[in-house]
Amino acid sequence: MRYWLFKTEPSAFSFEQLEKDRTTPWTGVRNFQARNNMMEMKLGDLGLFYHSSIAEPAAIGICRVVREAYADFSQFERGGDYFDGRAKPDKPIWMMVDVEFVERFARPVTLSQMRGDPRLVGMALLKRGQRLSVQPVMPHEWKIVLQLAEGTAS
DNA sequence: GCCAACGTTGGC
DNA sequence: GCCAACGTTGGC
Repeated sequence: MRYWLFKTEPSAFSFEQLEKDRTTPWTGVRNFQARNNMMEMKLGDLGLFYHSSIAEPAAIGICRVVREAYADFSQFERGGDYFDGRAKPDKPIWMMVDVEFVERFARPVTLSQMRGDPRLVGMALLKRGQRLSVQPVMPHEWKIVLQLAEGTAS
């Protein structure tokens, strides 16, 4: 079982919305590396849910992969924001997974908090210029972030 | 198949 | 709102 990070601007899709909806298709990813990450996901994999482009960017909870990669419907929506004319129903370009709400952190783990933790040096999210909206999280990083969320870390 | 131009992301 | 980083596009 592997760990991931799902990045989203809360103005576009928020963790609050996921909590309400319980599950959602992770539509709209238009980056090959992020897509490839989703294609590696297995049922039951867990993800950090991360809010970006806000005053205090932070991981605020956990979600779980409940459907493995399949064609992102939005690439076929002519006139939609994510339409891609190169894609055909039998030859999709963009893929997505479904994720479900698991839990909200007692305390969000902020970007600056993660940056300030020497054990998280090397985490993809903290790498210079890292903009991937879907990225892998190493097991030890996962554990540390969860500790920070519980407030039990040193 | 190189690479300059361009667009987007996202922290600050 | 700025701008660095970096993926993508398209001319050659």
